Amino acid sequence: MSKQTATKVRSTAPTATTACCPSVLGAPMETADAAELASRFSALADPARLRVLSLIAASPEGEVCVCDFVGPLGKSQPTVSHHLKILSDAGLVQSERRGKWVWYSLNRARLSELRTAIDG
Amino acid sequence: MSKQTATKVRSTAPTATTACCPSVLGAPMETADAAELASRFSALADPARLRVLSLIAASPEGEVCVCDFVGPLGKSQPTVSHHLKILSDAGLVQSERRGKWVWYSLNRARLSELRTAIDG
DNA sequence: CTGATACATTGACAGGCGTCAATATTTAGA
DNA sequence: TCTAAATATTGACGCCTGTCAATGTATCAG
Repeated sequence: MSKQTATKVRSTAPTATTACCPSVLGAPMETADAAELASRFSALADPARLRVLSLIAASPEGEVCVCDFVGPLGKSQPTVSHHLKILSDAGLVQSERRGKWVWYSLNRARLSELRTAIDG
Repeated sequence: MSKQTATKVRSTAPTATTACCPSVLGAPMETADAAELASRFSALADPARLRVLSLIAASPEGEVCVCDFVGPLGKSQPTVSHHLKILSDAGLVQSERRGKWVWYSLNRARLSELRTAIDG
């Protein structure tokens, strides 16, 4: 605790990771858990990617073709692919190739995990 | 929609912002809403800041002195202050000066807003 | 096989972010 | 008022990220 110390004492409760995934507001987080969670929240920390998720969620079929992201997002096709890859790597979306097109859909379980990670 | 177009058609449901705050999985997000939400998620996109929130949540009194972050986080005092400012600017924590010390506590309402923003 | 379309990858660039040392500010106590 | 302690701010640095143009890859139509 170095030289500086206040009157109150930090909790030293045992570090326990939640069943499925680390929780921010539960027990004190391990450094590794924090790093992993942070990288997942990083996937949500961009306007274009949030709009990607939103567009998929708003789609009646629950899936959107890559070509239908480009216009609404106002970004180049490579940039859109870049964002889709980040969301895919984070496990928040999944893709399926059908013919020339690639369709992206939400992974609601992974999104739900992120939500419960900030449960109080 | 440029030159490329798939068989299925995007939903053009009316853009309606939720009562309190934009929701990712509700109606299609406006660009401005997406930008604001993204900036809030950015506050969660760092391991040190997640551990700050976790340390506060794990504290019995619900508040932690700045000096008690420095050791556990393993970062310099200016770096800790920097992260606290980011969390504070995002409205996720609030500070109160008492004597020489500054105590930080969670703003659970704002955290809850972020949680509901990814509600399905 | 050839050409066109849809998507992914690469390379390059500018801007933002995390980090620390140094310094400034605020507060309490002597 | 002077000194020490706690916190915030500034400046500088390297790294990461979002962006696009150019190119590569895959699929279909002919």
